[in-house]
Amino acid sequence: MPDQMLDLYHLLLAKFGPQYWWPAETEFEVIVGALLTQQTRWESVEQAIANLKDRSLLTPAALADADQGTIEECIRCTGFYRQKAERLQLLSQYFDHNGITGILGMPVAELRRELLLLKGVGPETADSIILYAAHKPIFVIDAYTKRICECIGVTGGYETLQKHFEDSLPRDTHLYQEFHALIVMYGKQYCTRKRCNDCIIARV
DNA sequence: CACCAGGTTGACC
DNA sequence: GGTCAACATGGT
Repeated sequence: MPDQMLDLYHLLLAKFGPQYWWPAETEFEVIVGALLTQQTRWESVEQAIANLKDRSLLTPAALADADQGTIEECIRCTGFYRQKAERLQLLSQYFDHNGITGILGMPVAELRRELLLLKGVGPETADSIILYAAHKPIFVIDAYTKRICECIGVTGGYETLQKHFEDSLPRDTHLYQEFHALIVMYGKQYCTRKRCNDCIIARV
């Protein structure tokens, strides 16, 4: 199957339509959302983001100086709220001190290394920030992507799967953004840990 | 009531 | 290198 991944993309696009990810008003909002959405429903993240906006805390400078307890209150609904509050503040201090534009403007490889040094930023969060805040082409691998890859016989760790997608697709930021969004939409509906309903993937 | 969500970390093989 | 509990709230 030469164009297996591209076929899958078109299948999902036909089924769900364009997703226009990531839903956010600013690049920093993308970054905050990427941290908060770890192991959490997006609806909870939206609530937390709204709470932060209500208190005018959704900027690197404001969050960097905010009271830890206040941050915890705002993001409690996203779970793991104590460690997320601490990590959110550390991340905000990093972006505040170094300048968000300058950081996001770094070359991809360097940017990824920098992001991975931050506490609470692993491969998926770093790549989400690069793809949706820095608008640079890197493929995000999440839990749904791993499950779907198993369905079509593609196995391996994070970087292996990432390379598989990137080697199979045109290096296009918009394509990567939409494909990952479509995978999440599909996964939410059809693929949880224990069930894989009406799998349209296996036929690709 | 049990299971799950757009992961990451540190400990331990 | 890989695996695993801990982290914690809210929805189904």
